[in-house]
Amino acid sequence: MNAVTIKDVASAAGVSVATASRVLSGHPATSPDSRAKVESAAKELGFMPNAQARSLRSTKTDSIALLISDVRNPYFSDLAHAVEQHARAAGLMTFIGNANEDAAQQDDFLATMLSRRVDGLVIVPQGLNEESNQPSEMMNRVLSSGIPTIFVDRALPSIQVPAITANSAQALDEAVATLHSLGHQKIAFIGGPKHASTALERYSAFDTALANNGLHADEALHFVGDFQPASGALAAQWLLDNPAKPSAVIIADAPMAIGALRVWRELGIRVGADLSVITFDEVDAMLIHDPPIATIGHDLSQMGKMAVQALREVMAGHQPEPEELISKFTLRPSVASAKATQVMEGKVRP
Amino acid sequence: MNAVTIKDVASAAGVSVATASRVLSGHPATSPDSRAKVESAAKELGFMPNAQARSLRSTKTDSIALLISDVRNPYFSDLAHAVEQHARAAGLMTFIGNANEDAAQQDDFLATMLSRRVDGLVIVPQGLNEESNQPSEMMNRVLSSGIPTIFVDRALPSIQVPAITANSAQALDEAVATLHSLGHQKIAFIGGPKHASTALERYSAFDTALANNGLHADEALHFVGDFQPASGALAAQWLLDNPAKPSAVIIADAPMAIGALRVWRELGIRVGADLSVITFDEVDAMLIHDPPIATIGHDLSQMGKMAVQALREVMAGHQPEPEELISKFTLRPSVASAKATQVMEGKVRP
DNA sequence: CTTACTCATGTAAACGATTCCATGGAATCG
DNA sequence: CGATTCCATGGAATCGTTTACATGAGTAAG
Repeated sequence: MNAVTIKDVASAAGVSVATASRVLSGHPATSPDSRAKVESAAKELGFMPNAQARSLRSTKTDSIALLISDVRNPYFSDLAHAVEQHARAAGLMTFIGNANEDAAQQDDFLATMLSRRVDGLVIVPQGLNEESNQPSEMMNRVLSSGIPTIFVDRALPSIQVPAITANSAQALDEAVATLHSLGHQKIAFIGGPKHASTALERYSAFDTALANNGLHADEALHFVGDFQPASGALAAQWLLDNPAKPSAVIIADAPMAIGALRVWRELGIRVGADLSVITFDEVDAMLIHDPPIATIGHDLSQMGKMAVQALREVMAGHQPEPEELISKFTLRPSVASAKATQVMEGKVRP
Repeated sequence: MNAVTIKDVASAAGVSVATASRVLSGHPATSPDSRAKVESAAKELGFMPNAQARSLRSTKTDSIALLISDVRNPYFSDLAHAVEQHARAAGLMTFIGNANEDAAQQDDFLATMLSRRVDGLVIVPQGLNEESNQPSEMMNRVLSSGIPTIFVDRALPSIQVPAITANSAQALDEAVATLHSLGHQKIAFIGGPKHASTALERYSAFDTALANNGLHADEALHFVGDFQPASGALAAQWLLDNPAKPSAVIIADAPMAIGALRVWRELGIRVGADLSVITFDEVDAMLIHDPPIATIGHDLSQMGKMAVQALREVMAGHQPEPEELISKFTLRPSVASAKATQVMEGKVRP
């Protein structure tokens, strides 16, 4: 392997390891002479410092961890990319971990990162345990360990950690108002699991939006999914079978939307004609869809930037304020007037 | 922070650090008695071993690195997910790095991983330097360092490293034959940059496929893109302006397809009617598209599995054979008979 | 010319684990 | 019963760096 150590460099340069170390890590107290000798020796030998030895002594690793639920979800891969780019600009390496919406994998990743002594943690929290209503044991350990941590996208209400979240109440309101003004009376909502903070907020923001627009909120119009494509597919069928015959639907994330859209297409339901659709997460797949899907979303690059900024604040010993991005509603042709929808009733349901 | 070390555990348990270490790392020579004492002490104190100290001494990190070009490309995020899951099953942590199709970022990531002494490397190589026709300096260092490495998805012809690749010649042939049988005479190809091995192979496999089907290969029907959405958008326009008036097109990756499809939709070109489209990479976005896009693709989960297997072989000191997955062509409604296309000529170009 | 101060350098002690080696007690065997 | 083997244990060396401290040369001030 790479058996060349700083000792080799030092002796090749004819100086002590201390001097070599000082030169290589940019310590000011070095003479131009030894600087030259050490640098050329290092280059000559192809010296590559051992990061573990270095951070064992210096107790910093210049790295952070990002815990998301799934890289395959375009929302999170966009976020991961943004976080990584901004961290990189600050000289920090980012470790990306998948929780797969699974508490065990989340804890596993956190344990590994704690062991590796990363300098900070950006977490999209998976929510509290459903029975105990507590954070997982490993999450507690992270929090009590004092390692700089921030939450992004979601927050855990009971836990005192700076968070960067998105507020979509206003956008949802706008979306519902738009649907209402187009004549839609029955609007369904395909939401996330009840243990995720974002999911809960969206259910209640949706109901509030209905109320604001003089519409009747009704549990029967909520579908409780799990943010994954398969549950979107189930929801698609549920919607068609729903006795209230909703003419419009709002979906709480992109993967569920992808699952649902596929089912509707296969069944011949014409989105934007038979059914009006609005989805959270402004990702590519929604824009190339024919017709393009109206979305409620926010700037992920911005969110990543704010997350890294906030984390660096914490790392510097400060206590940044929680910040909220305001989501934006973008109308697109997947939304049509309710008239068109009535046609569907006769067509797809005999 | 987490100031509890193995020393604390040892003294709490009333044994030496050596014994504590043996218990905690599962060494057989330990008595049930001390095992019990050490384990309970460790749990009590919330001991979390310092990974750097451990691997500094033991020279293994139980981690591998995966270098891809972009997490936001669904093809690669699917691959990353597969690699990660299989590595995880083998007790290995995966570090995912983005090259952003950029040699500098690639080298940066490799340097960091070399410093961190990962046990192995799975690389989607970015291709040789365009001027020197050589691998980058850092890549050379990786190769000469002797660290177990395999290539996945792409290969570098001149370099002797086990690779898991996909062969799409057969699928391309089938795709072209299908188009030809539907009456298409002019088929365009939107390819990748000339320095990527996969890109080159696909150009020539495409031309071979044309020849096999009695069609004339023509440079003027090649568009040289860069695998990114923006170049797909350019290609979309190029195709419409192409004097040969192609009635069908094959696109060499999903991001370019996404870029192109969006442009065509905005211009009112009806895919599957005005224009027949086949794309590489069987990703979600192609399946929810209306109409669904015919694809040439392979099983990424399988590819990830083979990559991890091959890497573990190398890590064990063996020399695995290079393996090739055979890509599959899947016909979908984005492909129609050439008749429909002739209609477009009148319609979209006055 | 002495004193004080700066500055580059080297020596050696950390950092927190693993692991080689020596030790001594218990168990086994002839 | 003495010799041999086995096995759990602790002491100490080790991995490759950084860094506190001591040193000695050079310089500026008095």
